[in-house]
Amino acid sequence: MANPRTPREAWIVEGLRALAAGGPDAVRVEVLAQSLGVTKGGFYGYFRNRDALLAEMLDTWEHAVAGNVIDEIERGGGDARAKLTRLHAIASAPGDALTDISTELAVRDWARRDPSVAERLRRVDNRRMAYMRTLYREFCPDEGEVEMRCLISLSTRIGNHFVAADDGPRSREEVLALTRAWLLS
Amino acid sequence: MANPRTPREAWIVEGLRALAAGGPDAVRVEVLAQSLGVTKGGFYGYFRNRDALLAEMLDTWEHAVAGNVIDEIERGGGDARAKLTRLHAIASAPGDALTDISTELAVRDWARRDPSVAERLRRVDNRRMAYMRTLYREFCPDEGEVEMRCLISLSTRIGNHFVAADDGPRSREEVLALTRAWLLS
DNA sequence: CCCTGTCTATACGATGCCGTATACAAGCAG
DNA sequence: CTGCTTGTATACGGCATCGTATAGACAGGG
Repeated sequence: MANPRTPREAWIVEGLRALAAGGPDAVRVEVLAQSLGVTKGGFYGYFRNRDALLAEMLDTWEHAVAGNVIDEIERGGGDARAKLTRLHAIASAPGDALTDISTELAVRDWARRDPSVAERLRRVDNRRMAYMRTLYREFCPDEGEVEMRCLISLSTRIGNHFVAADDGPRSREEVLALTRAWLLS
Repeated sequence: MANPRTPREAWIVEGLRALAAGGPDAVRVEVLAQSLGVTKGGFYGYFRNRDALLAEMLDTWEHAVAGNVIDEIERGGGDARAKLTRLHAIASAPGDALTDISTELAVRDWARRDPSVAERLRRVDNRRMAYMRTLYREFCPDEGEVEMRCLISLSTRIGNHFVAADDGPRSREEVLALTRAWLLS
């Protein structure tokens, strides 16, 4: 059959969607099947078991977020500040099931509990941090401050979604804009 | 029976421990019972069902983190910078099952998916943000920068635990110290 | 037009968990 | 000691899900 009715990738994407929506425990074979409009009949032709799907989901996610972002930003050219601006813009834009921030947050929480997930996340974060380091270094002479800005960049990207406070005197978006501006000063 | 063998509170504490370790889906009545060395026999004398336990866990958590921290810091006296220093110190110290950062992170992730949890977290965060605002205002004239520092304080507290990157040129603790120092400048 | 490989539907036993029912045990009051 | 209250153990039915087995459906090659 040349046209698989429910290709392997469909299970992975649906799995990542479920992961983003409800965490790893929400990734249930029979639930995914229902979401895809089929039964689980074909699932075990693609994957040995549920854990195999989880592993492939992580592979797919890691691969998707590893290369794309940095390449895309470098392709745009400009100086370090321009690239960081684009980085921040991409960071707050919604993506597909693979690159969505919601998926990333689910992976991060998962990583707190599963060492093998943490290992994958570590590779992703190391790559991002290394790239940000090169950018901040271009206009920030102090090594310590470079590290600080990298950590703040990543932390605010994550923390923003985990902080439930109502907006204070200024809107959240306004405060984030101020922060991004400060990071470039 | 004056001495309940497994008091109501034991179920709640064990539930919060399970929450911190594995998220809300890991809070299973029969698993908690096993951890407590009993069967679930007595559980349903205290709680109508599993959801009732989850609700009381959140009540307990909210109550525990709401009042204690601010009172404790105010009791110590000193100027705004001294209080913020203590706040940062408390934030990075390990706590019991109720006030541990791990529990807080689990609640935050849970809040992304459950509006009633988000509502509770919102109250906690609003209180913290309001308190931090008053402290930062004492030495930071610009309102926008006050908001920025509040958000960065909370974000780094949270983000630090969700970022898996290896230490770069400087250790994580060193970078956090630099950040805390900058927040007070 | 049929054959064959691939995907799918369905049925099944096993497991883990929920919530209820009921009987047992242990301390306290009379 | 007897009886009451309260926590516990155990058994049960129900449900969701896992992973397996097996038969049907459908498209492309002969």
